[in-house]
Amino acid sequence: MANIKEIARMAGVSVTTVSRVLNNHPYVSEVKRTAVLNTIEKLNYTRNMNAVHLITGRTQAIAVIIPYTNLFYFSVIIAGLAQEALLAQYRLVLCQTDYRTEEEIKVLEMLRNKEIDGVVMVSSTMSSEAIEEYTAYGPIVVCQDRGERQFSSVYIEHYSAFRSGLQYLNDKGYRHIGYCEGRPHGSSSSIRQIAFRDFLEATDQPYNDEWMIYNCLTEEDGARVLHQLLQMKNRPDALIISAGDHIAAGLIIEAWKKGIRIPEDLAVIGFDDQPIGRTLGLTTVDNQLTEMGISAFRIIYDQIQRNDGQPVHRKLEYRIIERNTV
Amino acid sequence: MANIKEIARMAGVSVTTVSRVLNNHPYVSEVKRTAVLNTIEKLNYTRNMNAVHLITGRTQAIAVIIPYTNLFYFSVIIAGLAQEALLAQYRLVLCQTDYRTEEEIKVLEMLRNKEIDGVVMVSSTMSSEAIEEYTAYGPIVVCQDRGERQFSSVYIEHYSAFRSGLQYLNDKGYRHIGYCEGRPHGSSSSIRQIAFRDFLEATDQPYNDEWMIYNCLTEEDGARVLHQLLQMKNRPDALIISAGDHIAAGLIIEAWKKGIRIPEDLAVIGFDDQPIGRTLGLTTVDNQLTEMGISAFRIIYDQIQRNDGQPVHRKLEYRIIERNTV
DNA sequence: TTGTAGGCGTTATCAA
DNA sequence: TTGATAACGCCTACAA
Repeated sequence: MANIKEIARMAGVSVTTVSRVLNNHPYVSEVKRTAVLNTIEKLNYTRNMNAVHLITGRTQAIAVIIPYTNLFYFSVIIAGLAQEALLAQYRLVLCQTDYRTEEEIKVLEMLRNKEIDGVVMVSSTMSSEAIEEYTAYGPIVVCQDRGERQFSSVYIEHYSAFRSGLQYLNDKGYRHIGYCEGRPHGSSSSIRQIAFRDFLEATDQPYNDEWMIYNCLTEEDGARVLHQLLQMKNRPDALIISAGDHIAAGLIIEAWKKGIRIPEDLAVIGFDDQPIGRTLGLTTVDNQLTEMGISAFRIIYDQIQRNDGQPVHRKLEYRIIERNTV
Repeated sequence: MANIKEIARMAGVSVTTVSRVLNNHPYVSEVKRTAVLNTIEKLNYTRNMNAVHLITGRTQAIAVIIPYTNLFYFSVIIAGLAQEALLAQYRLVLCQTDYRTEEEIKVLEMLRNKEIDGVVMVSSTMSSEAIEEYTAYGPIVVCQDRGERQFSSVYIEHYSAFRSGLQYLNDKGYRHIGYCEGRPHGSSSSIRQIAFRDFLEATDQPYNDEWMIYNCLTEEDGARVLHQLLQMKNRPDALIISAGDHIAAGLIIEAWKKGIRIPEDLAVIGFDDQPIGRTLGLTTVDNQLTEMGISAFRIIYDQIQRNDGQPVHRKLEYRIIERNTV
């Protein structure tokens, strides 16, 4: 493959001039510019970007750490990131880590290696301290609320979003609220549990361990939960489902099969505003996933461009979408 | 940042020896190896991978051309690709092209640029001839059936899969079959239309233009289709929905709301075996999406390793999953 | 088993 | 406006 030297020789100019043409630098006469462009055309030349990356110290690429790509929640964030990356002519290196810490570390090592210019950690198992050790090598954005750390963050306040959902149920008159949580040790599950307890306390309701259901992650789990409820002597009159509308969908479909009326027999509020929820008329808390991806990219892009290490912390707004399952 | 030269000087060895240690080459005495490893540790050294990429001409990365990342169909293929890439220690550069040809070309140019070692085109708007021009620069795998081309492919036979679905409905006694297609000009939509016509002809059924419905892409489209059916004087007794179970889900949910019984009043068969379909008991054609991602990666990986330009064409099997909407 | 030296293909520096 | 030359950081003949 032809290289810049060959182009220079054939066009009768120096390599510097070729480089200037390649990078649209000023101070190149039209004559030489066209001469260079012609030989580039003739030799079917393209730059070897690895050489460019080596000398500039930049790769125009960022990595995304994400546990799964085929879950709605994550896939929407990726879509937002990818959309902005396309606009900015940046590459997105997708690292599906399955929540494995050693894989997350490998990605951060890519930052040290100079393979990428920054890292977006959509969901991470690493401690904030461990992440901070890598901020020396380039900008890092985490899509979780971890407080005022040395790395940037984009997040929604899970405490507040969850309490809003609970308050909404309360305002509609429900006084026996059950709660379906996703991963029991997920990063925001403990904060939601605190929110739940606080809410019960504030509204003078007793805590009922039976109404606290863990490991609700799939449509099938949603259906399972409905059966669990049917077994109970003392049933909740409303359910808040934190890990996504698809779980609520599974539950609602099963409820229809069993003749349980929604919301008369059981009110349901979900999270994420998924398409299937729209179809079902599911009331939900929209937590702006596309916006999260977009913001994460913009923040990291800004920091790369300005070479600015100052961490940014952006809080996103959630909103309740009222439909007819509450 | 420290470089290999500095490590060599501090460890009292040559850069070659350091390089050998770095790459686990033989012929390094234990004494020198530990000396090198110690100074690497001491100086907190890592390789600059861009220099490695430059000199080796490889980047351990492949690009994925995909129109959207947050559609079930695509997200599952990505997950399969990502899973295998992780195992092989390869990077996945995700290029969400929104079906824009100029963006697809930019990705193929990355192959010329040596930024990546190969390209997986999950769905492309480019002509096979245009793609073939890039096979000179590295392996390309297309997840579409384009015949025996110069690039590799992984595919399911849409003609045959679709006819199987139709035949299944026919075998179950349905004689008035309607058809919901996705993008009217999608790569496989014309082949399915041929399959549809062939099927009607083979079973001596007339073609009814009213039962051919285009642009069914979302859950809402599915619901819309149900309303369309309700308007018809002459309704089909079965429906085949090619662009995914989520559309069938939208239709089924709307049918429940309207009191239309499935399958008594209307049988439905979908595609993709999505979780929401499992929940609804939807009969579907599983077209092995995860397997498609896995295969695509393995093929391209093999070709990169063996530096072998011989295109491979792998046909995947589909299978009908019988549940209770037919 | 070890080291020297050349090369990968670009951009940056500085002088002209 | 142009060009010679020095980086960038690594791998790899080839020689010892």
